[in-house]
Amino acid sequence: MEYDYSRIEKKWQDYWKANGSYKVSNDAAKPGYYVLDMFPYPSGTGLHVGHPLGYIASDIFARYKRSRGFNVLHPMGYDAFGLPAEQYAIDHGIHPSISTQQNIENFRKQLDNIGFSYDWSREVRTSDPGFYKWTQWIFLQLFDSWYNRQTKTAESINVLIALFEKQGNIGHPCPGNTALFFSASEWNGFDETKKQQVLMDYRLSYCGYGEVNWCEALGTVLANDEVINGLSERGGFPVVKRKLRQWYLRITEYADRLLEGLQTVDFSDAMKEMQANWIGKSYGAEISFDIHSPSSALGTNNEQKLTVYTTRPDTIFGVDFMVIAPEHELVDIIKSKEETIAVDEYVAYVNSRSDRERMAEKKISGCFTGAYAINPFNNQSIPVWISEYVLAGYGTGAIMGVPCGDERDLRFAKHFNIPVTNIIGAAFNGEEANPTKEAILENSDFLTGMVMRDAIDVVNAKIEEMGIGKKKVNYRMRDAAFSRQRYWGEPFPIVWAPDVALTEADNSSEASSDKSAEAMAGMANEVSANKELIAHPLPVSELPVMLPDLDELKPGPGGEGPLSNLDSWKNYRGGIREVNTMPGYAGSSWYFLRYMDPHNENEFCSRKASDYWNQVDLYIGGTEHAVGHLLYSRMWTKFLFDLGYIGFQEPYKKLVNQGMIQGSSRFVFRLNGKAAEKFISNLLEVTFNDFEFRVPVINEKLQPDFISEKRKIEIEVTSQKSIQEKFGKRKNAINQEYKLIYISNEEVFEKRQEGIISFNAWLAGKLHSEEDYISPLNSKKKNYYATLFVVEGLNEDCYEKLHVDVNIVDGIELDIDAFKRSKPEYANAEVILLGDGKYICGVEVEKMSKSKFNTVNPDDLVTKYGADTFRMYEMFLGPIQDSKPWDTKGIEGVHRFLKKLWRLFYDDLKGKVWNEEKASDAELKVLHRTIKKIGEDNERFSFNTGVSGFMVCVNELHDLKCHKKEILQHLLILLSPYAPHIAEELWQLTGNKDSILDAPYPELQEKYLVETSHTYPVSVNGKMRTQADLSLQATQQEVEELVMNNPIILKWLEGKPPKKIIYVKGKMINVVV
RNA sequence: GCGGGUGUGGCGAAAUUGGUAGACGUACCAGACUUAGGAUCUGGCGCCGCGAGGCAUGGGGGUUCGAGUCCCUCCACCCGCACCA
Repeated sequence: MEYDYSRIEKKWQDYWKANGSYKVSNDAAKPGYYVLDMFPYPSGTGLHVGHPLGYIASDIFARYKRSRGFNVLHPMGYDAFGLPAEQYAIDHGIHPSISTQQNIENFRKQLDNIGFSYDWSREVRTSDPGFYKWTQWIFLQLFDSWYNRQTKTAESINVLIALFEKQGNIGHPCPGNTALFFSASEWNGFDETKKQQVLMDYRLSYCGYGEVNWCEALGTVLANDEVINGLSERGGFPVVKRKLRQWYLRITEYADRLLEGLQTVDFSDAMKEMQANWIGKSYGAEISFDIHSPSSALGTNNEQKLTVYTTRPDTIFGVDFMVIAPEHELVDIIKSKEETIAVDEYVAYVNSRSDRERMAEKKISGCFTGAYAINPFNNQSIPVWISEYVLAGYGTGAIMGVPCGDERDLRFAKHFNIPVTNIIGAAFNGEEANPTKEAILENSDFLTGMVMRDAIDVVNAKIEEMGIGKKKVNYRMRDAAFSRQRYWGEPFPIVWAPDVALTEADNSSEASSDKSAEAMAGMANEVSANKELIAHPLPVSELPVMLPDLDELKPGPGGEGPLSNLDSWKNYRGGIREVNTMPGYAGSSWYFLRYMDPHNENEFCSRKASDYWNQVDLYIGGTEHAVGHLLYSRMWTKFLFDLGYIGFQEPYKKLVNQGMIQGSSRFVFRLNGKAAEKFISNLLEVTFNDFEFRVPVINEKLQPDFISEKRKIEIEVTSQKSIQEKFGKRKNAINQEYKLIYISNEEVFEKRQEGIISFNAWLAGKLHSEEDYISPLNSKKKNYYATLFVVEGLNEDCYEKLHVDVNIVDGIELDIDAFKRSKPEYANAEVILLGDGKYICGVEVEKMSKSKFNTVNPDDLVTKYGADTFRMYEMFLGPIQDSKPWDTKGIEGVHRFLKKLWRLFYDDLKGKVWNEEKASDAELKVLHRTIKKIGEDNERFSFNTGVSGFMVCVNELHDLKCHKKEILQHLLILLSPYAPHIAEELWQLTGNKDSILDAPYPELQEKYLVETSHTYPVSVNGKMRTQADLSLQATQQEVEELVMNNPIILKWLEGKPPKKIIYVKGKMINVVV
């Protein structure tokens, strides 16, 4: 009986499905354990081998935990809303709901192939109204809440209103408008519109005007984490700053708690660091300066102050200039008459530059405003400049320039010839700024002689005393843009209307209003411009606000989203619906809670369910969500905790980041037109004896004559093991690096240089100059010596490098027939082959993506080797956290292992070989060693060594010729999380009626592992010289006697007496001479 | 520039607390069984050396009886942030 994986895997997948083997109950007596994968966005390209890496790891862990007696929640779903889905839909002319459905079906089929233990009855999709009803509900809770900084918790907005009515906003400064203060009577005198405007500036989800990241190509606003180097994360389109009406999440109110919470979770240091950086907490001071600019709009008025934020108030006497952001509101007020033209020109210049340009060329620019700030401590006049290196959005948008302590300030001062004041004496050399806090202050009046670090508090006390400033904590993080001008997302449950209540809800589909369509259209345009309209939240009873069908996904007028084209939907209850939709991260911010109680129609998740399951015990996913999804979901969790809906503050107890599986791309090279001749005439060719290489090229127009002109290059093998031997028999040798001795054409054998060449890179035509061939020899690990004659004249103009589908390349050798079939234009390509008749492709590691033709579909591997092999191989590749290029090379080894396991039970010739004999001590030892090893490896997510542990076990049982059920059964239980199908099959074949899933986990019995003796390494001066079998009971004295009688040790002692004999029980013996 | 990480055979990698470096797997070599082998089994395999032995965990230095592991320093690569005052 053979190991017929395809039959077995089908059989058990059907069995599990039919028996609901993975259905999880919320009412188990067993303790709960929650293992979660970051749910995928169901892309049109399906799964590639990189996706399941984390899924397999979590599946193994979930199965393992189940096996150890936990009630394990292990769900899966789809992050189906969002920009990419919509973009895909537009590109393919399919409605996103349909393409999403198709993509999900495809994903599901691929996932099912791999045999995961998901409880699919709990599947969630963020685009499902039953799900997004609650996304909208949580949004409404955010809208209806503010953050009380005194109690450090979110509270109902009604609490705030009550406070305002009694005491105004004293004690609760407005986060959206720091300059806003009002008394109780002022509040009570506000009209409803004004009140709502004020409240909006407190709400945790709010609508406001602000600079946003506008992406023209995508036609939408993006959150900061969706913009990378000035380009959109999706598609890489340019992003510009624009002032727009947007919804925001007031995540900044949670900055401190998000930072503190990091200490309570088990994330990697890198991950915590990234989040802490993103939050960017800094301690400093705000200091206000008087401004002197008589010819400006300010005149002689000295009411207007310039407030800067600095982390280094101690450097106040080193301030040589002020810089304010070009967007700063003071610019127009303080610019002097003389400088007005220059300032306006500079501001216009800055506005003309995109973020991308600003980042790409960080050149120093700026402009003097003509105004002066007055240093309050010595009354010196400090020129005020504007420059784009000061960001409007951080701190106060204004800084004090201290060139001796800050590199950027120094560059600025030098560029504009501003004299530099030195306040740290020898610590500043005039050339480089020194940001130290340890120097002793000079030239600093009452601070002179103090260590800078200590002076900080002194200055802070002084400015507070003088009433010109105060200590201030600042955050880099900004509020998160929460609206998108797109269709495929959750509609906002918000209707804009003037200061009147909405009309009654009309449940008939044609919600008519008493206003004319024309009037409504006018109002719609005003939503973005008219601040008089009030955002009315829809009542919970009207949720979900369904996303209406829309045939054409074109943007609406005035930068609005597609929904604004749909008047019948937009006009609602005497107002205008919010036509933006929520961003992709809305649903993913809370989805993990829905899995706990997925069918609850009355709550997003019952408190009972969330109390039972509690936090996600193990969350596995990629690092790319470090500052996006993870921060948002942490914030939502804290918010829901504040409101008492859940009982924990952090969503994820432990986070494991799986590494990225990179693609290993393959290339062919096509010669271009005239350049071909030059290229061919300079062809590289390697000859050693009768073995020959040539740069492989492909060109449908290539004439055979060109080839005859190729030049010869010799490789002279100088090592004892000849390269020829290696090359002749090992095709993979080409892929390796060799140490070469380079000899230039002219001075053969005279000018020798040593270097390293990557044969593959060379063959790929990546190298064109002498320098490229020869890199400095910095390692001794290369062992092959050869002589290389290099031709000149190779360059990129000669050829085109084309990706070729890795699936038609065997290792690095191209399947030429398949290649010609792959594209019509290749059908008649002439392929120039190597001496051995092979076409060797170029190789490069890149991101795995369809466009690079380097994706490998797990389905193909499952078909060829089975899901169990595939699962184990993905784990065997290396530590789960490491990124690595995909390589199918080693999969055979894992497959062989499973076949070898099978043969412990069934032999191809003899049939059944397993038996019921009693196990020997040696066999039990092998088993229990494995129980120990696998348990430890599972607990520390070391699945690669786990797989190796199974291999060792099977090898040892094979060597012992052990076919005993008593041993093998336990092994199967250990193995079942890794290779569930074969484990079930063999479990059943050895006479078990029930599924292996609930078989009792084998208990480790230490007694089988107890050793009575140990083979000790015996070293002399730390160098291992021999071994000695010793009882573990041996005393120091016994050891010394034995060692001093050991002939090998005596030889190494050369008659000298040992100074000391170190004996570590169970480890080693070392003789020190 | 700042922060985090990595560096070990031809390759993927082990070494969990400072204690026999290279487990396991590939690739390769030799052999067995075979009509055959992309099946299976046996043996070999860090490098240099005929050997004794020497040298080896990116380079250099240190602590220690003993260092891949700890400390200092330099180098290379990867990831994240990037004018955040």
